[in-house]
Amino acid sequence: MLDQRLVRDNPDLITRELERRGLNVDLQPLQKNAQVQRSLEEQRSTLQGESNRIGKQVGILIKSGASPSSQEIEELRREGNKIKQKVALLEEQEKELSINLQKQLLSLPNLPSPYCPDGKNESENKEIRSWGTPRKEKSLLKHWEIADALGLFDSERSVRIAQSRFVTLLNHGARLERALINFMLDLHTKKGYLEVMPPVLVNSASLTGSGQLPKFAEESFRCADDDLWLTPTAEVPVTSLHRNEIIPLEQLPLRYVAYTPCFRREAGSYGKDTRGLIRLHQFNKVELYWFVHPEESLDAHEQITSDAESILQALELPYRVIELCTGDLGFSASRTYDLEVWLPGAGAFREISSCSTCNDFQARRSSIRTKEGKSTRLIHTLNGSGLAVGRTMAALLETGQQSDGSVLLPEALVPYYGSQLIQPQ
RNA sequence: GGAGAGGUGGCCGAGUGGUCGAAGGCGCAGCACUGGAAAUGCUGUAUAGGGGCAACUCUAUCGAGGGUUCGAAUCCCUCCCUCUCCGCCA
Repeated sequence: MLDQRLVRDNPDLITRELERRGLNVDLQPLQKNAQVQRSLEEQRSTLQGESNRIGKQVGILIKSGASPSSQEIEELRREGNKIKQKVALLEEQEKELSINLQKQLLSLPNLPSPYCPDGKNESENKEIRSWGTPRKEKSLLKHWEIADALGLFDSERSVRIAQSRFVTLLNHGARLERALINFMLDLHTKKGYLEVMPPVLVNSASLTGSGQLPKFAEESFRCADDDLWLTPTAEVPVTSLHRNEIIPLEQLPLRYVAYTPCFRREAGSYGKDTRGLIRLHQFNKVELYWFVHPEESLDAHEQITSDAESILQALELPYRVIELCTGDLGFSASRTYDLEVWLPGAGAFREISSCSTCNDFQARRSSIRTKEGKSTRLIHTLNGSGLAVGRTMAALLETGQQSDGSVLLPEALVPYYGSQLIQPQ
């Protein structure tokens, strides 16, 4: 959420910055609303002050022995009632305005960072660096072809269980998934991340706090009878871990790593990536999340990205780092690096991690602050996948595929998977 | 799911209509005492939004939302949550 004061005092700046995202937002009505709301609030609180004084005076009179039906008190009662009516009227107008205002504010995306390169869409994203040498032989298999032959997962039967875009991991596939999760968690916790396993059903306040609501309700699965949703990413519960908190300065930065399944409706991507592990309604992800002092977020962003990269490097998976341009930024992000892993079978780079700094956007929505001297200050939040597990498996299969149909895994996985080779039964 | 109890400041805990943002204690910070510390004493110690250069000041907040009243932490209604016992259950 954007700062309401900024809306009031400098709407042009917001308009200008949102234009960088390709949005055309007229903030004049919003600014007007914010100003009117403040003036109503001013009037109301002045009146309320008068009313409070009357109430106190009656109290004093009665305590000093005046009869409750004395003329003086009757007079004060009448006066109090008059004020009460005025206050009620103002309150009604103010409430309607601020509900409206809040709704509009919650629908505006974050402003792009000054470092975020301008651009219309993903075609204008910038490659920052790359790592490793992609396999580019002809006739390499796609991961689902390799997996089919090895019996690693079953998509068709999963339709029986749920619907399309679900998989059941089988045998070595299930084992590899488990190995990857442990491998990633271990690597990150060794670097000082605190491991958490949060609820994957989250309430709407949590989704609002991290930016998924109100705008992206159609992207998440909802439990019809409760105010609960299946989390689309661990970013949601982990943000809310500290919602409405003041975190002592000396505790920052807080760095969490969370493994959770993630659930997404993938509305609007019919026909895209219908096979394999790339785009599922349910997938596993290990997520990195930082709560940092506002002045640390720039460095933290580099660090969280590099922590995500370290998994790809340990798994010997070639990748490149892309900086998203303003037009491709996610709703809550002010700056984002995507890690794209090379999929030899597909012959393409695919996103496997997205590392974003949200500055104070989520912190304001979730009211997460720290204390500096006498005043409180919103902290900054960052998140990054470290990594999407299913896509990691896809990359491992395609990258390690051998001509005999087996798959050679990176050495780092041996202690976790138990072998360096996945072989046909 | 059934029965009961309860939600007050960082924590404990008083407060059942009247200058209550809320006694007291603990914790924390500063000061005093000390060679230093402990103990002791004094002072301070919530958040948000307005106004003021500032000292400061106004408003709101006692789980949430409504209501009664000149006045609500206190009374009434609805909801949420927590705890205990029973049942069920991984």
